[in-house]
Amino acid sequence: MKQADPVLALDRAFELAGRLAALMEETLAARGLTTTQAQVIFALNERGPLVQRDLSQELGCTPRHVTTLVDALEATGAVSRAPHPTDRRATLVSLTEQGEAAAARMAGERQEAARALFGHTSASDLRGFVTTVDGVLARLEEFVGSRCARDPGRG
Amino acid sequence: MKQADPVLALDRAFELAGRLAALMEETLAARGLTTTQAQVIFALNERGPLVQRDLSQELGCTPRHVTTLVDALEATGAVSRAPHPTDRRATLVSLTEQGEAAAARMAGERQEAARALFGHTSASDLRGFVTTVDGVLARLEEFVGSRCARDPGRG
DNA sequence: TATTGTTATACTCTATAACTATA
DNA sequence: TATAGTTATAGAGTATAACAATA
Repeated sequence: MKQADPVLALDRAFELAGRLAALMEETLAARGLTTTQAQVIFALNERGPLVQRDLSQELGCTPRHVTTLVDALEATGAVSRAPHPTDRRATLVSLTEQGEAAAARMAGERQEAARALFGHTSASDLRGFVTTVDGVLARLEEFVGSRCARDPGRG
Repeated sequence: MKQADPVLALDRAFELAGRLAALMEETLAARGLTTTQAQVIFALNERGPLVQRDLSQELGCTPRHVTTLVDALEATGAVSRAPHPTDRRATLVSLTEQGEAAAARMAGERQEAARALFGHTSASDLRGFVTTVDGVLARLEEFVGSRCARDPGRG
């Protein structure tokens, strides 16, 4: 019998997490993209051209890693580098037309996936799901915060 | 205003997925464990001693990788290797007392996290969440199946 | 001949450190 | 002196291929 058990809910959340991550990874891999490379395209599509330093903040990775990511995306023609207009140290990374097309396609796939996965869920269940997840995300922040207070030096 | 939008729900699901994965990874790293190494301990705790070949099936990784994982866990004293009683090719991997303690501690942490994250969610919201996720997981299987039919050669 | 586990090797993702050019 | 990006290097996680011992 199915109980209303927090542990059951957490297990389902982890199950969903794993499957979604796998789905995303496979979908992107079919387009020759890493999850992190896709994040670059997403960030540039959201925020416009960015300096590599800003990209590293956006992605939460090292500036050195941004070099690798942009190298790869430039090689496939998804992004281009250009000198920064005023700061000659900096490099401005922009989506190419092809990169914008990739961003648009990814947005479409997101909608397709959303319809496939949540399209048959009733409006009230959908709202309930979002509300519950929002609550869990808020508690997650508290939980991580309290753990960091107990165990300093970790994230 | 918050709509009942499938795309919003999917975005929240991805957000939760990322945070949960990070939480798990950090928690395990603090114990010196990889996610996959923890899976080994979990599998042995659930199913009892296993031959390495069975572990590779359970984890969905190569037999070679199991060697690496068991090497690491054996080095820290969490598991031990023993000859298989009847098949002299095979190696039986078991949890040590220390490994069982680790499994028990991880189970406790799972309950702690479940209470922290879902403990304040009402029983009916909890049931709704589990039901919705179960539905989404079912559609996910269909969705992945249909994609594989369109795009053979990709698991 | 098929299977279990291993040695040897390599690839991907990401990080740290040292260096160059510019600010 | 500080900052943006790079070259050089390293480490973790995982894979494929060839091989030994056993079935």
